[in-house]
Amino acid sequence: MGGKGTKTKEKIRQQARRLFAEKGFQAVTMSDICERTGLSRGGLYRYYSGTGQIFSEILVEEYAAANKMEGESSARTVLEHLLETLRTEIMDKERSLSLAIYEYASLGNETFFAEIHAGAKKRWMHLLEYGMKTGEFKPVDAGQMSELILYYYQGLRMWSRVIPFEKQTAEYYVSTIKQMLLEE
Amino acid sequence: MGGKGTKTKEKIRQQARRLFAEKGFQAVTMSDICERTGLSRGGLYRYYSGTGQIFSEILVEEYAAANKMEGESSARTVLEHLLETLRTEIMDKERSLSLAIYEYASLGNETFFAEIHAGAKKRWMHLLEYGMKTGEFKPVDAGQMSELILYYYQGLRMWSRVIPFEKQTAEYYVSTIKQMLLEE
DNA sequence: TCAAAAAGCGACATCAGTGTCTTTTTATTA
DNA sequence: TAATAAAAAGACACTGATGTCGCTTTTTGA
Repeated sequence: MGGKGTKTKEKIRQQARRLFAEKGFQAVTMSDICERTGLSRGGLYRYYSGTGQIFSEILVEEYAAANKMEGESSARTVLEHLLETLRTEIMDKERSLSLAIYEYASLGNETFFAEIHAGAKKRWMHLLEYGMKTGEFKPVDAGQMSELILYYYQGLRMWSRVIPFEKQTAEYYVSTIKQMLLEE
Repeated sequence: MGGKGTKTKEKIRQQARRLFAEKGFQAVTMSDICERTGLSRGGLYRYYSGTGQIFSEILVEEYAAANKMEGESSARTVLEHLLETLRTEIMDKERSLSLAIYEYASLGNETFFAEIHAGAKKRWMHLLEYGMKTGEFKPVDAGQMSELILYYYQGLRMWSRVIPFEKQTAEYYVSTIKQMLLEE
C-alpha cells in the first residue's frame, strides 16, 4: 500500500510540523512549506489544498500515537510510564505544537479539541480511580486531580516555548504529581 | 492632563483589547480595529502605527494593574485575596488575552515575557516563604509550588477559551492550592 | 467670528500570500 | 523506445491587508 505520492506527503507533513512548532499556526504559509520541502507552489497544492488540511492531518497522526499506550500493569507502573513520557515531551520544546494547536482551535475548531481534552481527562480519571481502588494511590478527588495534571502540563508546554527554561521545571512537574498520588 | 486625543486612544485600546481576546494577536488587523472603533484607516494610523504598538500598550496597562496589589496583611489573607482575583479572572474567559500574549511573545518578544513570568514567580515565592515562616502555610518547596500555581493557571486560561467550561474548574484551581498550603 | 490646528476621511500604490492553469519534466510500462 | 500518465514547475490573476498622503471637517481660542 501507499503509492508513490505517500513519500512526498510524508515529507511535507514532517517539514510542516517543524514550521508549526516554530511559528505557530497562522504564521506558517504555503510558501514557507514550499521553501522547506523544496517543492513549488503548484507541486505542493497537488497534495494539500491549504495549511489547515496539513495541520489537521498532523494532529490526527499525533493523537493516534498518544492513544496507543495503556497495558495491563499496575496503576503505579502506568503512572510512572506516563509521567516519564510527559517529562521527555516537556524537555524538547522545539517539537511542541501547543501554540499552533491553540491558534487552530480558536479559529473555529473548538469541538475537535474539546473531544481530545475530554478524552484525556477521562483516561486520567480512570487511572486515578483504579489506582485508588487498588490502594496504590492516596485518596484524591479524581476530577480535580485530572484537571490539575492536564492544565499544569498545558501551561508548562506553552510557556516553555517562550521563556528561558529552568532546569528543574520538568522534574517539578513529575514530582509534584507523584507527591500527590504516592506515599513516600 | 491628557489632551483631546487621549479619549480616542483609550477607546481604541479598549476595542482592540476585545478583539485580541476574541481572535488572538495575529488574526486582528488594523481594519478590524477601524471597524470596531468607527474610525477610518487614516484616522486610526494617526494614533497607532500598527497592531503591535497597540497590543504592547495594552499589556503595559494590564501588568501595571496586576502589580499594584500587596498590602500588610497575614500571608493567609493575601493568599485568599490573590486566589479570589484569579478565580474571577478565570471565570470571564471573554476577557482572556492568553492566546494573544503567547502569539505575540513567540513573535520575537520573548524577553519581555520572561521578565513578567520571573516577576510573578518571585512574588509567589516570597509569599510562600513568608507564610511558611509565620507557620500559616504547610511546609512546601516554594519554587516547585510557585511553578505549579503559575503553570496550572496558564493552562487553565488557555484551554478555557476553547473548550466547554466545566463549572467547577475555577473552584478546583482555588481549592487545590488551598489544600496544598493550608491545614483543613 | 474666523483663522489655525487637530482630528478624521478615503483613495492610492504596494506587498505578500492565495489558488489555478498550462507547460515541462520525469517515471512507467506496453 | 515511444506513448502515456504522474509529478513538478512557475506564471497569472486575485485578494486582503498595509501604510501614506492630500483633502475635508471639526474644534479651539484669540
